[in-house]
Amino acid sequence: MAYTPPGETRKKVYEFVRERILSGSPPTVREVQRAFGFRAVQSARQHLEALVAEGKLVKDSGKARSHRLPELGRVRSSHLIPMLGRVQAGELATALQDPGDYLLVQKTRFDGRELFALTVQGESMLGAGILPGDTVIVRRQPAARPGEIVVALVGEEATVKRYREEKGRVELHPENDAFEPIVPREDGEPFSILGKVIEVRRNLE
Amino acid sequence: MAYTPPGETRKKVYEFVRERILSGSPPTVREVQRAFGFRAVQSARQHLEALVAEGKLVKDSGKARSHRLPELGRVRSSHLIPMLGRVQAGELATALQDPGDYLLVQKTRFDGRELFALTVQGESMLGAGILPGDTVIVRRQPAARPGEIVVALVGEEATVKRYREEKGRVELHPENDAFEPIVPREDGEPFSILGKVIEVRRNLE
DNA sequence: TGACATAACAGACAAATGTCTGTTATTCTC
DNA sequence: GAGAATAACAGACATTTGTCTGTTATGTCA
Repeated sequence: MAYTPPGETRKKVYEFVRERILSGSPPTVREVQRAFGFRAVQSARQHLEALVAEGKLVKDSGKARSHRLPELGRVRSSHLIPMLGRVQAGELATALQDPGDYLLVQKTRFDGRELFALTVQGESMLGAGILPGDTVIVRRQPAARPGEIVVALVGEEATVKRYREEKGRVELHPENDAFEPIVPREDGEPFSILGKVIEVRRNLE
Repeated sequence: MAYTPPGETRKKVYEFVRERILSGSPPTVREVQRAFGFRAVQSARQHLEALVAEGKLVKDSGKARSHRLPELGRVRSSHLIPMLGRVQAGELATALQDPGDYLLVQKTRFDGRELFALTVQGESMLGAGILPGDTVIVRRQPAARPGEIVVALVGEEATVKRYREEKGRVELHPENDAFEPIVPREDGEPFSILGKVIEVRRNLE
């Protein structure tokens, strides 16, 4: 590769490596070499070492494909979480094993295992700014605190509602006057909290 | 490692590898070996090969750390985009240069350079399910089509509104009865479309 | 011009990693 | 108990990948 102005190629190497890391395949030194047409491995290596020295990358010495983005609090670690379609009773475990799609999230406080995503079906949460088609990201937990928005399994389907406790009784409140609160029955109809909604996303493209 | 019932260890190996892939560090064969206490590399390898044969994993033969989840091919194009706070007139270029934070998005159709994120300030878009504090992801473009939600610079501040054209005239409509449509004045008050809102995100933690 | 810094090159070695051949152990079924 | 299927082991080899030493080219600046 011909001589380039100082810093120019370095920046491109950084962008290349960053993209590769974010896309799940950190490159080897020689892959960087090939990507830029360097005739020597060392050329790629110098750039990578410089980037590590600058703090723009971190590396586990000796390991293959071990370049990572430093977790400076801003660029957090990312997880791919399973994205489910309609969830029916009893299917959750299965659906989590073999999801149709994945969603990329950046959450430091949680393990990828605890999170999943769900597409909202009805209009019952319009008042909370949750529209049909929105994607909710859910942290799995068996209980919730009043006021939190949860995903619950009532009867056969998963539903998104606001969790409340009235007179010591659990209630799931919609945020839309056209819907009625759900009061879990005592007659044994399946009822369980799947988790708490920690993020809402809406695509407008 | 002692003999285990057929399929049992296989499942655990799959879960281990899956976690590692999702967290961005696909394991080497020997890392799997160590993780399970196998005394032979081949033990780990047999499980991995079987998982590939079952279609639960895919692998690039000969490459290091090349196990992937099969469904992941398409999902994984992600970008870090600059996240801006309040945007004032003329500041956009500067703010994009030195953003306070970054947001991770997965958009295949766009280059990371064309996107930025913004925190919504007021309640004028409540009706569209956009609440104060929500983050909007914006694709930079100088124009929009009627019906699209845009970020526009009106006077000194950036604002999120729905773009409309009434009688050949541009109007920016809030979705909240308490607010009035904005009609760009002819008197030279700065007005420009910064871009189109392509995604809305809300954190509920 | 000459010292200096950075970029790029050349060729090799060492470590990590993937792959291979063959063997033994455990469980199930007939 | 014999045979089949799966799990686990042993030890090696081949390839990939990281690392090293030294050299040449290009641009900057006093």
